[in-house]
Amino acid sequence: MAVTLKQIAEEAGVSIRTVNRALKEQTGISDVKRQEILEVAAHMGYIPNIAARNLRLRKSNFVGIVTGTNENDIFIRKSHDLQQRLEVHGFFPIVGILQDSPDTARSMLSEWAGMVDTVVLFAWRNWLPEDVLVSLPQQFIFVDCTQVPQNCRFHQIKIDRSSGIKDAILFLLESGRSRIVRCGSISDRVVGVENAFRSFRGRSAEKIFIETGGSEFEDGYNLGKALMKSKADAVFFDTDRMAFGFLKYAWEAGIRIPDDIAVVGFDDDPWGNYSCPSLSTVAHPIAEVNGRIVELAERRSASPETIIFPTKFVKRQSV
Amino acid sequence: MAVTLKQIAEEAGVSIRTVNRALKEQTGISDVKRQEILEVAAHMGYIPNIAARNLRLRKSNFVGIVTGTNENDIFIRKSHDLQQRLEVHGFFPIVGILQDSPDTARSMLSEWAGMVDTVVLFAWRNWLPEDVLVSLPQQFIFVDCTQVPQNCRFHQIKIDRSSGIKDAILFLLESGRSRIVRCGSISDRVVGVENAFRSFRGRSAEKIFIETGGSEFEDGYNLGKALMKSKADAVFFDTDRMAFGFLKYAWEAGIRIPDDIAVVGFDDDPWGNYSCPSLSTVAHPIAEVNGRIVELAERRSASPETIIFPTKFVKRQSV
DNA sequence: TTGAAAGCGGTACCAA
DNA sequence: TTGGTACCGCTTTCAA
Repeated sequence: MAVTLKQIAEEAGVSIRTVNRALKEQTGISDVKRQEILEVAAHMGYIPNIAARNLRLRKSNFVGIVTGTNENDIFIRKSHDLQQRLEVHGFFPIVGILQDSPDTARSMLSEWAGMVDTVVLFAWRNWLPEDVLVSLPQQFIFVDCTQVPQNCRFHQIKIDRSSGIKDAILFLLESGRSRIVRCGSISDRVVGVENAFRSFRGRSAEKIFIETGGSEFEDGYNLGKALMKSKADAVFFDTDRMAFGFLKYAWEAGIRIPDDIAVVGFDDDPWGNYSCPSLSTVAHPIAEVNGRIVELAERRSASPETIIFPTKFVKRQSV
Repeated sequence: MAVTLKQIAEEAGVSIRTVNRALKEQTGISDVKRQEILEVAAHMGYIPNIAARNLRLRKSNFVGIVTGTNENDIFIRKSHDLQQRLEVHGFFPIVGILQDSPDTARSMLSEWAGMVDTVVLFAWRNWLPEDVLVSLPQQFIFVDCTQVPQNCRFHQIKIDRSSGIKDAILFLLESGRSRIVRCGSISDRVVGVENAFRSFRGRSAEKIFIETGGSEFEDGYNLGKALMKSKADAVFFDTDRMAFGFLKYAWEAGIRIPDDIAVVGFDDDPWGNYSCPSLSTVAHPIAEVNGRIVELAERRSASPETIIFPTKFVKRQSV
C-alpha cells in the first residue's frame, strides 16, 4: 500500500505538519529534522497522492485534450505536439477522443471535473449545448472549431486557411501557370484562391473549381483523368491526402510533376517530404497555436480571447 | 463554482447521504424523493468531483500511457489506437511523453500516483531503477520493452519481429528472387531473415547484410547507389522510413520497382498504402496488443503475464 | 520551531 | 427510509 504523510510522521516521531514542511522545503523547520525526515520518507518510498492534493487545493496540473475519432494524421500530430509542450511546462495531458456526439462529450467532461482545469477542444464541430458547457467548471479553449458558443467564458483560437493558400496560388501564378484548378469539398479553401487571383497583377490566368465528394487519397486518385483532360497546368488540392492520390495517378500514367502540372496540397502532412516528388503544401501554425494554449493554461483565469493564426505556404519539388 | 453534494442537500432539504443515494441509484430511498433530488441536482448543474471520489475509493479510471519523445509515427499510432480502445471501455487515458531518462519518468509516475491505477510503458528502453518501480503503487504493463525489471509485479507484452520478416523473405525467395539484401541497424531484424533462408527449400539464394548508421528516410536514400551496385534483386529495410528513402532514390534514378528490385519495409506505416509504388511491409500486431492491455487494465490485480504477439507480412505493389 | 485541527467532496458504515 | 459521521491524504491556518 502507498505510504502516506501520516505514516512518515509516526515513523519519524513528528507531526504531519512537520513532515509536510520538510518535503515541501518550506521554512520553519530545523535542518536536522528536515534531513532526518527526508531520509525516512525516501526510505519508505513516499509518493504523494495527487487526488488528495488536487482535492485540497481545488486545482490540478492536468489539461484535457479533446479531439474527434476519425480525425486524420494532422490532428494526431497537433495533439501530440501539444502534449509535449504541456509536459515541458509541468502539465499532464489527458486525452479524450470523442465520437462527434454531445452526449459522450458531456459525460467525459463531467468525469474530468475536479481533475482537469483546462480543456482544449480541437476542431470540435458539433454543438455542445451551451448550458452544459456553462455548468462545467473547466476553462475551455476552442481550437479551430467552427461552432463556438458565444458565451463569455471561452477562449478561441482560429486558423486562417486563406493566407497560406493565397501565397501558394500566387506562387503558381507568378511562376507562369495559367490554368489553375482547385479540387476539393472544403468550403474554407475557396477564399484564399479568390484572394490570390484578385491581387495578381500579371497576365490573365484562369481558375477552375472542381467540387469533389470527399477529401481522401482515393478522391484525388480518381480525379486524375478529368484533371488532365481539363488541360490544367497547376492544381491545388484541399488536402494533402488528395494530392497524394493524384501523385499516384500521375506516377501510373507517366505524367511528370511539376513539368506537366504543378501540385499543391494542404495540411503539411509529414509524408509530403518523402513523396515522389515531394509535395508543396500549406502548413498549419501548429507551434504558434499550441504555444498559446500553454500560455492560457498557465494563467488560468485569463479573460477570454479570440486569436487568429495564419497558415503558411511550403514550397517543395511539386511546383 | 462547482456544485457539491452538500449544496444540493441544503437546497433539497435532505441530508448528503440521501442525495448520494438518489444520484447513485442506490436502494433505500423513496421514488418521490429521488425524483425530487435528481431534479434539483440537474437544475443546479451538479458535476461530481472525480478527485474526491478517487481519494475516497482509492481507485481510478485513469490509465497512463508512456512513450518516449522522439518516437516515430508508429508509436504515435499505437498509443492513439490504445486511447480509443480504453475509452470504449470506460477508462481515461493520460499520456506521458518522456525524455528517455529515469529521473523524469520517476517524477511523472509519482505525480500520477493516486490518479492512475495502470501504467502502460511503450518501448521503454532505459532502466527504471527497480526499487523506484517497486515503490510506485501502480500496475505496470511493459509493451515491447527490451529491458524489463524481473520483478514479480510487472506485465509484459512482447512483439515477435521475426515471424513477419520470415514470411516476407520467404515470399521473396519463393517468387524467384536470389540476391536478397537486408539494410539497417536494428539487431532484432536479423533472426527473421536467417529463419527464412534456413527453411527455404528452393534453389540456392544469397543473403547480404548491409549495416547502416541509422533507420531514417535519408539513410535509405543514401544507400541507393551501393544497393544497386550490389546487383541485389530484392531488399528488406529495417524500417519503412528507410524503404521510402530508397523509393525516392529509385524514382530519381529511373529504377523500376518491383521489376528491377523488390522492396519490403518494416512497421506498416500508413503512408505505405500511398507511396509509388505502394510498399510491402511487416505489420505490428497493434489490435492484439492493445486489446490485451485493456483486458489487463480491467482485471486490475491480475497475476503478471508475459505474452508474445507475432508480426505479419503485408504484400503490396513493391514486391 | 512545532503541532492540532479544519477542511477539500464524496462514500458508506452504523444507528435511528 | 433516513441522517450523522468517520474517513480517504494532503494543505494550511492558528495557536502553543
